[in-house]
Amino acid sequence: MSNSSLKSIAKKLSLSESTVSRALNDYKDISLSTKKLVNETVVELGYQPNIFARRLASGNPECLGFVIPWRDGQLNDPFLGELMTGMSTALTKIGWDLTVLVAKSFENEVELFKKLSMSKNLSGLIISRTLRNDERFKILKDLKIPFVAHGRSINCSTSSWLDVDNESAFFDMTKHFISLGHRKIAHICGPNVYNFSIQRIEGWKKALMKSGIQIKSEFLQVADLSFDGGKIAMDKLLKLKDLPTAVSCVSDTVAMGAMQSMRNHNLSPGKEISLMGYDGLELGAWIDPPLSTMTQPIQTVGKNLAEMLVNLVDGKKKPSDLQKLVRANILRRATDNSPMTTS
Amino acid sequence: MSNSSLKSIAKKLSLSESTVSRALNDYKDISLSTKKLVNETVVELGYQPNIFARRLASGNPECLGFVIPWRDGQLNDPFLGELMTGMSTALTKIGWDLTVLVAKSFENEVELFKKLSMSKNLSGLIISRTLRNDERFKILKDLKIPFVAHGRSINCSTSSWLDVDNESAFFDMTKHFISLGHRKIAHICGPNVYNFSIQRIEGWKKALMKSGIQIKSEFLQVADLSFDGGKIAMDKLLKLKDLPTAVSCVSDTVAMGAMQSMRNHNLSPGKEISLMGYDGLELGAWIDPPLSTMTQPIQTVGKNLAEMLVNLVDGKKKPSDLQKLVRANILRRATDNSPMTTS
DNA sequence: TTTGACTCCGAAAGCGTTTTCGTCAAAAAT
DNA sequence: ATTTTTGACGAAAACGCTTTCGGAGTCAAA
Repeated sequence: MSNSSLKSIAKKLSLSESTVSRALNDYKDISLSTKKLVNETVVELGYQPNIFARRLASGNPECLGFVIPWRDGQLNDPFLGELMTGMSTALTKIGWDLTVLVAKSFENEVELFKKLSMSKNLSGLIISRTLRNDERFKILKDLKIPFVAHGRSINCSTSSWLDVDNESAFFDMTKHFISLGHRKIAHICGPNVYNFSIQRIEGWKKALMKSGIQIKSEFLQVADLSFDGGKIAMDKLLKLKDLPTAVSCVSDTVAMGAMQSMRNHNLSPGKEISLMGYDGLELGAWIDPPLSTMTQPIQTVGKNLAEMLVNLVDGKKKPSDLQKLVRANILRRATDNSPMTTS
Repeated sequence: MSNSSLKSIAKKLSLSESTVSRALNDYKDISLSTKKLVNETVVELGYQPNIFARRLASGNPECLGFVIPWRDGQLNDPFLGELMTGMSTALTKIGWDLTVLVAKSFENEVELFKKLSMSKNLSGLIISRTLRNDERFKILKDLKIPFVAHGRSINCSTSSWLDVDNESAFFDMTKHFISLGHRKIAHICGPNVYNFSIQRIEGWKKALMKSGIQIKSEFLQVADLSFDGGKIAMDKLLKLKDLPTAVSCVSDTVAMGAMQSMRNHNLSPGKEISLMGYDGLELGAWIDPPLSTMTQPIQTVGKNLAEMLVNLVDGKKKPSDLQKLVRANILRRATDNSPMTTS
């Protein structure tokens, strides 16, 4: 049963434990024939290595940590499950584990990092919710903890990260509005502590410029990344004498707040004013009218994050060689339409 | 730095490693004075035990697994993050870890269990999304894997579980409708493979009976646990000659589908027909009108689940002694009102 | 025949804890 | 004064694996 160890396999095959171990770890000084033998008896006995013994002996924890993005007692990441599913599936494939960590504040998180750097319990870390100027990059580098970030930062050129191409996404979104005939396109952006806020603004701007549309500063409203934030921002937009005909929102949540604001002003989203969110939240399809948005393949992202970190830990790659940009795709539902001719 | 081990502490204090170890583990054959000394040098040197060595030697993985409820390629648990945060905080307090597992199908999950029972990598398991007749209870018991379930099942009397008091919740919800003046109260329930579906129906029924309201079978509609499911169920309800004035929905998602259906029939949720959801999804506040619902303290639930399992693993309690019911609370937003007098 | 290279494997020393058992002095009981 | 008990600690064997090193055997080249 569970009492199958290296020893039992060795005894059964009249080999030494070390040979069996090296056979399993695919050392090149073991003949193919014995490797085959060993592998056969492994399945026969249902052998499962004791990972703690292995990790103790090898010094490799074979275990990745994911820092749950928890801030201000608020946690609103509908993707968390899918992201972690992606990570976990990638890791179980190679026998590694994924353990979760929570940091309730920035200080708490730094403290966590320090502890981790002492107790070498984790091979590496995956962090998310990166800020525009995220100190964690430097801290982790100084502590020599291998990590990959979900999202970029100003000072991430020598680190490993995976991010959505925010600029392209909002470039595409804005272009899409333009192709629908819109000229007056506003953007509700997020707080500029987040790097993606800046990038998304950039995408919006570039699309307008490329089409020769002048950028009006009052068409750019910054909002908290929340329902209320979106509502307030749209309220301001609706106070303008010259209203936009389309609004690109930094997130679905914000877009839903914006829709609320429109309803309060007796405007129908997708009619007088088109709008799009970003994130591809499923619940966007549940409201009336269903919210157009942009999606990214979250699960693949999780898988990639894990694989990148493994490569980093194994020393196969340098951090700066592990940087990846994924693209988001437009998901049309009902709030992106051509402008009303009457306007 | 990180090279502080038991040995370094022992050397510094001229003690043996074993004494230091036992001092740290609070053995009673160590004098208080040396315990104090040891603890002081521990903080001085910033000692962090090597958990792999400890786990290997002690035979206790000190590590709990959480099976991510993944089914049919669908994962829609907005609570996942909060739940896991609760678990993780409870565990880090005692130096244990939380690792996540994903099972993409039932067979996959059973296979996972079997592997786990051989390789003693995990001290125990937390499972969720329990079915009315959930085979996992028996399987895990047979494999002698300690576990606690988030949610009950038919055959869970000898197991450890934590669940919301679904019956009370829907009893309360229905009573609430009644106190608002409603008499014609329908219920959209979930598929009866889920235990909570049955329990929620029960709560609804009992409240009606207690108030002497006759239960009309056409007022009970079963729906898939999805937006579309809710929409379809409400469509059926609206075909009735004698319409209900209130509808209690098995989940917020379903309730939102029901709202969609009402809009399609030119009815305003909370006006002609009141309705309530269940889960306390934040997004329920983002729609128009905001959805009334019921909430539970998810993070506390996560914490409890972890603590229960630890007690189970430590052998301090029997599974049947670890069963806990938590209550859900009404969260009034805008869709629960008194019936219209005209009707 | 010697030398060298190459292939394959075993011996053994770790990895850093825990835990059992034995020891020895001092305190308590006889 | 002798025995028994108690308190406090050290020695040492695990736990199950990895990894380095060396050695035996084979084969071809010198």
